Formats: sequence, structure tokens, C-alpha cells
Amino acid sequence: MDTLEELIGASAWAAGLSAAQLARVRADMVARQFPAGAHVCRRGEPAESWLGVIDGLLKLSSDSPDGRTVTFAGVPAGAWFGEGSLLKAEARRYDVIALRESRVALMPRATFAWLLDASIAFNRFLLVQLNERLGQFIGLVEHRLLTPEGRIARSLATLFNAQLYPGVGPSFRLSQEEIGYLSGVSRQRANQALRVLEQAGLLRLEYGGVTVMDVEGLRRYEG
DNA sequence: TCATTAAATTGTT
DNA sequence: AACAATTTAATGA
Repeated sequence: MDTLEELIGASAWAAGLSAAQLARVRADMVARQFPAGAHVCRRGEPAESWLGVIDGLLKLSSDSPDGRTVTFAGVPAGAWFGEGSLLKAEARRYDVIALRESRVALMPRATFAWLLDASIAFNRFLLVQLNERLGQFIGLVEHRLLTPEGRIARSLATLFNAQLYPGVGPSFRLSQEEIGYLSGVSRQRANQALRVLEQAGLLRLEYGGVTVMDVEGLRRYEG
């Protein structure tokens, strides 16, 4: 995607809005560009907006006290996130970092709150979104118990969640280094594990990307 | 269109 | 972490 307008057009929640509602949403939102490695949000910051990814790839992560980085989720283009902190009026619970150069759309909290009151379609969208995320986080609990193959399979399966990330097709531009960041393994180990998964017929590796052949297989993979 | 070069990514230790 | 090999993208003749 190239523009804020395109992102809105591709978003399920926008389809249910009236022309007038859409007009206000468009007027209130802004887009910002972040270079690779930059913080989009910092943990502990007050959450002032709902975020959508126009282009690029973000990760939601947190640094534990002992210095280890735990990644909760990768967020590809077309996805929206951050509703949890807005709904509870609390500080951001995680860091948001651009894994590659990315463009992000920001909806001010006031607009978000207004949509919540004004649109049933918007509420429905958030309900599904929150439910899908709950599923993701339940899966996260056992993430550390899995082999590197299992972790990567799990991370990819969540990234190819059609409900949360409608912009992600079967083949996706994603380097092995990025897969490593999302899965919590080194690039070297990611490279090794990815080829095991390819041998198992679950995905196909290409230069600079992957094609997922069997999402369910990845989700169920136990290594 | 082809050749050259730089940058990105992968494969391996 | 470092290094070599491979692929892609960009450039200019």
C-alpha cells in the first residue's frame, strides 16, 4: 500500500461507515514515516492514537528486566493495532519498532472514541480483532517451550492470520532476518529451521520472501 | 538490451 | 559475529 487513503479503503471497519463518518476519519488521521529500527511507540508512553500500518512491517515487543527482548507480534501492512491501550486509557504496554522502513497511520483517541459511540460496524470489527489477539496471546505462553522450528512455524502462522492481517497473501516479502526477529531466534537458526519447514512441505523459500503452503500445518507444527 | 556495480539476502562456519 | 556466495536493483552505455 502507498497511501493512507488506500489503507482506509482496504480496512473492513471503514466499509461499514457512512460517507460523513468516513470524511471525518479521513480528516482526522495523519500518516508518519519511520526508518528501519525506529520506535513508533514506546512502552510506558500514554496511548494517544489507534495505529494502522500503511506499508512496511512493525513488531510489538518488550524488553524484560534481564535484557531479553520478547516479541509479541509482527504487524504487517494493512493491520490495525493499539486498541487495547486506548480502550483501557492506559500507557502503552509494549514497544513498537519498525523492522523495515514503514509508514504508519494514526487515528487520534478522540476520533477512535467517537467511532466507538457512532458505529456498530466499528464495534464489531474491534470485537473480532480483540478475540483474535486473545488467541495469539494464549499461543504465546507456550512459545518459549517450542523448538526453533516450532517458534518460527507459530510466528508465521500468526502473521498469516487472515482476520487480523487481511493484507498478507500466501506469499509475503519477509527476509530471514526479519523472521528471526519475529520468532525470537537468530538469523542463522531461522535459516536452518526454515529449510526444515520447507522440507516438510509447509512453505516455500524464495529470495527475500516466503510462500506459505499450509497455514494450518504451521499452526499445528510441533518440532 | 546488455554489462557493470552496489546493496541486500542467504548460506555457512 | 564474521565471511563468502548468490540474487536483485540501479545505472549507464
